[in-house]
Amino acid sequence: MLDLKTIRDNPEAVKSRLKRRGGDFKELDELLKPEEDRRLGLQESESLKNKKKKLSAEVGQLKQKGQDASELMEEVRTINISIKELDEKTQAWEQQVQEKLLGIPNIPDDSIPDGADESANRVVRNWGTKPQFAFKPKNHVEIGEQLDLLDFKRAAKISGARFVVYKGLGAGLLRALINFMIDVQTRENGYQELYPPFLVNKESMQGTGQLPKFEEELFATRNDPLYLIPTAEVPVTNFHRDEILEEESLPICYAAYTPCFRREAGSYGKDTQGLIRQHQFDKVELVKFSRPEESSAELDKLVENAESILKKLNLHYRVMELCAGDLGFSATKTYDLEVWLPSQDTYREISSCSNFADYQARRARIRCKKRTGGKPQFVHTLNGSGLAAGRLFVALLENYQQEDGTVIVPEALRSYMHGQEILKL
RNA sequence: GGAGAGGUGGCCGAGCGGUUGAAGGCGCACGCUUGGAAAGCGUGUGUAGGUUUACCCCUACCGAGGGUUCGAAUCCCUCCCUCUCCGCCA
Repeated sequence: MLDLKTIRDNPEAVKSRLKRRGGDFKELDELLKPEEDRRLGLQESESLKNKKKKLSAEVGQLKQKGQDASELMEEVRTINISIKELDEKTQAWEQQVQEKLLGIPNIPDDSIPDGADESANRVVRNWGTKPQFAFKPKNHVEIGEQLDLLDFKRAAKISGARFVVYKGLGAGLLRALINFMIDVQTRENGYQELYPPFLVNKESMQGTGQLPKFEEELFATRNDPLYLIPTAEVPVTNFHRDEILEEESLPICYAAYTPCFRREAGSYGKDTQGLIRQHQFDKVELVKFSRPEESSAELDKLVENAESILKKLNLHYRVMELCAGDLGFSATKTYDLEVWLPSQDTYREISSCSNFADYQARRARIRCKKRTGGKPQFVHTLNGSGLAAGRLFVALLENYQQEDGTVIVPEALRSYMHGQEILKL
């Protein structure tokens, strides 16, 4: 969330910077009045509490001397009634303010382009070249089913639409991809591996911004107040929730493999075929906690770390810088990696790397203590996919397919597949 | 799931219901001391909110939330977490 003081001091300035996202941000105006009430109520309540404290101390002294204190006791009782009333009101105001505050997205970074939607996103760079085929390339569903790597029908039977069973070499390839990515990120790119829970509580979902605004996107459990994670970002960022980190320990870099669970509400009809948009998919996520002044540079590194996987697999891709209107709710700046998919003759997102600045850190209360002293300040959090395994699987099948229907295993992966060089029936 | 024990500041560890934000110790920072270091001595050392140019001051926080009381870290209730034993289980 944004800093309440900043909003209070200059709501119009905040609003005009938010406007680049599009939308009206009425929450911002709506919280000003209850915030004002809250502060006045708080001041009054605190001065009453001060009075109460002093009187109570006097009661103690009188009683020790064996004197009568019933008059003072009665006075405190009266004060207590006022305090209770005031506190109830103040709490209600505070809750209103919090609700509004949680509904306001992060401010777009000044450096990112204007624009209303993805058409205004900027291509930062390209890597590699499109593979040339002497035949009409098939899509991953055809390839996967013909080679008996994927089974969508039976997955629908046991779970429903938007699920898949990876089978045989397909399951092996998926595992290989996950291990390969974890190894690259931990051994070459300096991340520490974390293997977190896949079910988390409400506080965690609120810490990273999934709740309260995006509840309909989450799977929840019926008998316990737990949610299935939509990304490892949630457990890993919340790993340091309510903590004050040592400045020298920053940046802290974690890589975590988890499955991700998303309801995909509101995406009916979109990408209904294949692995592109599933309710459950696998991902290696990169998460960083950085000093505020270094987060911009750390984002650049994060993007490169994600890219390194695609380079090693020799997959053609491009890096996009998202415009203000296409930015996610909590992000201040985002780069997407888009991999080339020959069957669709287009690029598809395979990684999204964002700087959240202090937005998540404030929600989750993750701070760092300055070596030089002074108040702890909020760290900056960043994360990005490194990469989404399901979509990487798609890219491999499609880009490495051959005319005879088989698929070549990229060299970097072979040691993860017991030397397997080719996927065939 | 059942029985028991416990959750206090960066860490350890005290804390008859009354001025305790919290003794003491460790750690850390600064200063003195020293040729230098150690030891020693001295001072300081939580977070959030309100107010303030700043200092100060005020309020809250001793797992969380309620309650009793003029007054709660200390009493009561609920919940969470940790540990030990039993049961169950991959």
